[in-house]
Amino acid sequence: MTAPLILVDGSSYLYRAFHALPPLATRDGRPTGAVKGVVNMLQKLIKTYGPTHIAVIFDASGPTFRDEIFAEYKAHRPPMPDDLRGQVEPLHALIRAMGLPLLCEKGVEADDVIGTLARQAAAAGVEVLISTGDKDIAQLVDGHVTLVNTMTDTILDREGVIAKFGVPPERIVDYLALVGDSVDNIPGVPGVGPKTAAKWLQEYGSLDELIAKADSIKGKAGENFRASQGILAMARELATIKCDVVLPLTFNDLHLGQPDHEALLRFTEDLEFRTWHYELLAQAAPGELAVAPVAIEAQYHTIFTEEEFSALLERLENATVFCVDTETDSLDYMRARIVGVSFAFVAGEAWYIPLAHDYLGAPDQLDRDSVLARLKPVLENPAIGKIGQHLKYDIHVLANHGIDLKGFAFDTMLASYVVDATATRHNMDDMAALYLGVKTTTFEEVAGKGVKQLTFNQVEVGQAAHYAAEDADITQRLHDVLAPKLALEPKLESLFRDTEMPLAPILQKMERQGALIDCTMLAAQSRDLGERMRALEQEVYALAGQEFNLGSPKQLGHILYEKLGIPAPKKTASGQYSTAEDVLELLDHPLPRLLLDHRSLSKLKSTYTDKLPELLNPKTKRVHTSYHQAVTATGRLSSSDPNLQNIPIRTEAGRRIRQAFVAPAGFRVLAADYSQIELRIMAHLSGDEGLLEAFRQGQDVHRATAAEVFGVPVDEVTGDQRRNAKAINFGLIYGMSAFGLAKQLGIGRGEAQSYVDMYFARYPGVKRYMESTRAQAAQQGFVETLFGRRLMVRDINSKNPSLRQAAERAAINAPMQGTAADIIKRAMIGVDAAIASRQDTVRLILQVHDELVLEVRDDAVDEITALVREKMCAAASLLVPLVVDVGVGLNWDEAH
DNA sequence: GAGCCCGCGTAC
DNA sequence: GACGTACGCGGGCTCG
Repeated sequence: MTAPLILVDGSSYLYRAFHALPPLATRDGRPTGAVKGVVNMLQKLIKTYGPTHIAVIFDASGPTFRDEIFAEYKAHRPPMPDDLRGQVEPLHALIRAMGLPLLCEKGVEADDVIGTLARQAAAAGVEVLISTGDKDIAQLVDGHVTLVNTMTDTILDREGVIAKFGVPPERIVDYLALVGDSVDNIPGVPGVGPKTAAKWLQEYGSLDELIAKADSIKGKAGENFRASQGILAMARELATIKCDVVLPLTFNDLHLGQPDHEALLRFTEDLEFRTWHYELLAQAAPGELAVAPVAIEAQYHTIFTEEEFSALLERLENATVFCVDTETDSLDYMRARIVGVSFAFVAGEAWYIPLAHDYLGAPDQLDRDSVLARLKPVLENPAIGKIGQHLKYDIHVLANHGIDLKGFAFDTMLASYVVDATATRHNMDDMAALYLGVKTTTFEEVAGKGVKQLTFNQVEVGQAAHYAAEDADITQRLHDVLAPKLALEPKLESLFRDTEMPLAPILQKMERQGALIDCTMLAAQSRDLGERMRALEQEVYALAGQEFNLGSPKQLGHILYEKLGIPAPKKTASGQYSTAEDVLELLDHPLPRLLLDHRSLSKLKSTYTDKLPELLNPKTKRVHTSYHQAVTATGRLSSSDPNLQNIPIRTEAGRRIRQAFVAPAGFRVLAADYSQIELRIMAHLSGDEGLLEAFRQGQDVHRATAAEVFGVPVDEVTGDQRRNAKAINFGLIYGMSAFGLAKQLGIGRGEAQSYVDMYFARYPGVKRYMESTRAQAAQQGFVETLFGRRLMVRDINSKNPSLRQAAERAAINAPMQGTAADIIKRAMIGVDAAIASRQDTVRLILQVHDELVLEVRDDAVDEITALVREKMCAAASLLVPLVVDVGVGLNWDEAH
């Protein structure tokens, strides 16, 4: 049921909330329970009925016209209790801040204002819903006016009034005059209650008729009635709601306005309505609060003594959850040593324990090892929850000191990422600015920058304490904002709780385990690559007639297009001559081929064969990548230092690099990758029967596509046709146009367009899916993965066609790439659960988007192959099977 | 010399 | 302009 106009009897609810609800007060003793009750009721009302117009009406203080009619009117009513009176003003302010019109007319009661507005609206044919707990208002009910008691969830229309009172709305005043009202001190007829009043009115029709036939009424009640006749007219007048009050506005002016967000934030903070306050913070559009970040006020403590530490420790031991943050002397998680630890329990207060500041003149600090030894049981207690920002790093750091952090409860970085991956970078400074409107102390501000940047142990303790305690405090505050944001979105909450949070410690284990590299092999490859590059350089110089830097696109452009006079097919966005691979391949000259060969060798050498050995950890003899869980726009992981997700595979020289990723003695490398996962997801999401069928029959999907697009039997598809179909399939996943396909395949645009047309004719479900995804993105500004990950799409409605089309391509790709990311994350959780207790036998090493790489002891290879396949296949249930290819070998290349 | 952007190339 | 998501290299520019 919806109503375009809702009139709320604010006074009625204020009293009822005050008496009915348990008292509630701020910490400094100001009562707030009635305010809370009325606000809850209003919110419920708006949410339930979605009115366009609304007003909240209160009784004004001072006498009304009824006092003139009857001096004793409401004479017995006690004065408003102080605890209630103090809530009136805050309630009014809050209601106005909510954007709700508020009326409070002197000389009349709220009922009269409500009656006047209701009659106005009803006369104009507008449906009116009156929200009240007061029975008197039943007299206003008619074909356009309905009552609702929001506290008891009952609705009264005309039939309801008759059912409840035994008389229709137009007889309610008669009824009230007979029954009286002890609260308002309206006398009524002694001995006549609801039953008798209703019976009489049903029998006689009205009070006037009743008076006319007073003599015929029998019994004691009849006597009382006759004795009371003198006051009945007045009682009826008192009970009659005045519907012609002169008001400064009409029902049409009562628009439900926009809430004043900032005022509401202030009020909810002042009145300590925490849940609502957090909801408001959560509803804030990204950036809305970041207009003018301000420094925060908070109480930070630095712990130097045993006594202080013991007190804090006791609090930690008794907490159900707390914020923790470690400060260290290195960003390299394998080398980092703890310099200090900070904690917080609620926003606004935090503690820092300096433990290893060692600059000249640093104050005495508690002993690191003994403090950590005493913290260890709390940190390892899974029943005590830990909130942190990027806790994966802290888990590493604590592991460096022999502490195995448990009770991983809430990572603010992951929460922010799930809420909106692209609203901000998910570091604390940016998150604080966005979500809290707070300017945090940056690491640079306390440690300096550039070559002179200090490590944290060299930072002065006072500054360090402020920075570090603030980190814990801000983490707490971010939690307080982000937790309700997630709570409002069950799918995102589940993604956070059931996927991202459990994944973080798994990534931590993978990072810590590291990948074993054969450096001797890489060194030999570097030498070989260097020699081949030098040979190519000499050939290029001979062709160019001079020496130049082959790695410089600028110099190369000069040589090719000016000195050698080769016509330039294309320039880059910034006006340079393009020397990209696809451009150089078009040129009719021997130099570009040599140059491209040189480039690919140079890439392999500088990025991989030279670099990987530099990143080898000398203690573990392995490379420990960092997986970033809150970076990509689609939910994929990324990897850096080194990036192990772009190790070459396509060329022979590239594969040799993979051969350097070896298994330790007694182990094998096991690589398990999803076959065509994004195309399978496209089949699932689009529901296209043709595509579904191809996968269900276990066909080679590119071959099947080629057969459809080129109209040949499956077993007559040529290699070229299959290659073209493969390009079409991938192009579709990326939202590619016919132009892009033409470029990719080196064919004409018309021909490419005919391929695309034929594809969509054969797979109409895919075409529909692409269109509906585009439309969904344009309409709601985001698309979703199968598991509810929300991927925001900017520029989708941009007037700039280039920006808009790029956004459309991203929108088309995102659900497929993102769903694949969700699936492998779920698979990793499943695989980890199955192998976690067998670290000696099998470990996860790498994730490369659709592939998991493990180290498996020789004797367990068959068993683990089956197990990994099972867990990966079970990670999602699609309309097509998930197929996992598993390979095993002595190195990563062999495992493919 | 540090820091940043650009062009390019590797992966999925 | 035209294929999505990443990271990282070397060149070369800007700034101090």
